[in-house]
Amino acid sequence: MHLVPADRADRRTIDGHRVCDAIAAIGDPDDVRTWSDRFALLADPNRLSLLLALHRTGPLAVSDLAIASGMNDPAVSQALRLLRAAGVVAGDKEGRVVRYRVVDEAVRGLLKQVS
Amino acid sequence: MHLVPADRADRRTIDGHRVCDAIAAIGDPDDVRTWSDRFALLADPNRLSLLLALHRTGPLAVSDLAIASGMNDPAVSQALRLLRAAGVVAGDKEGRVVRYRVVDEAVRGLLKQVS
DNA sequence: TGCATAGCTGCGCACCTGCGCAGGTATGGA
DNA sequence: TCCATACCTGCGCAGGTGCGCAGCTATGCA
Repeated sequence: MHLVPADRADRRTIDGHRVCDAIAAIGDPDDVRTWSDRFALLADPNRLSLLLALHRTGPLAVSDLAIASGMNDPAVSQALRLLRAAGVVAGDKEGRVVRYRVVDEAVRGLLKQVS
Repeated sequence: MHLVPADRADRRTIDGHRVCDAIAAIGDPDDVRTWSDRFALLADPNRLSLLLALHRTGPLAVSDLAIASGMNDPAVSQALRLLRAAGVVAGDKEGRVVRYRVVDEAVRGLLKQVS
């Protein structure tokens, strides 16, 4: 197994065989990026609050999210826009009210781990 | 249940009863912060690569992590310093070599979810 | 029709973060 | 003792991020 790319094959290793294992463990950089992006969405206290509220109490309107989280509505709106663009939440419009819910299964799995 | 703080009790709600549920769902702000900080540590592709390598192949030296991840060693060192300060990893010094490993149980749980 | 409200958007500022570079410290072999 | 090496640290820059403010659109009620 020679997984070490040519541009760094000349560097000295400590445990040579384990380096290849580590490269295999890291896996596809695109997958790593996908997951780090996911984690980044949960890395803001306000966004995490919104997601926890949606995940644990079901669909909620923007105004109610603002009151519950203590944010003002532009901030909530912008956070939801980001989450919606990432495919994490979706909004159902009913008249003037838009109720959001969590639709991403991977993110739901992460939210379940938050005690 | 009147969980709405006084400073935002006058705002109009859409689904009044669900707001209290949402506040309860969000829970303690300090806990939310703790979790968002955890997620932030996994939100960088390089740090996540290091953690995946450590989690899936066991203890690794700094140099080997640098080769496996494609980072140069100051970057690895700084990332590990951050992770160590957060109590996520710990280093075992053996002569000139320091082998790091993941010691935070919550983070290990998150890493297991990364397919 | 007029108005209040739910939600969205653009802009700008303050703040943070990752990383490369240069250099420092400590360990072990010649 | 001298040197190579494994790792660490300070500094500075480029880039990104969150959010408040002001203002816009759209819906529903009187």
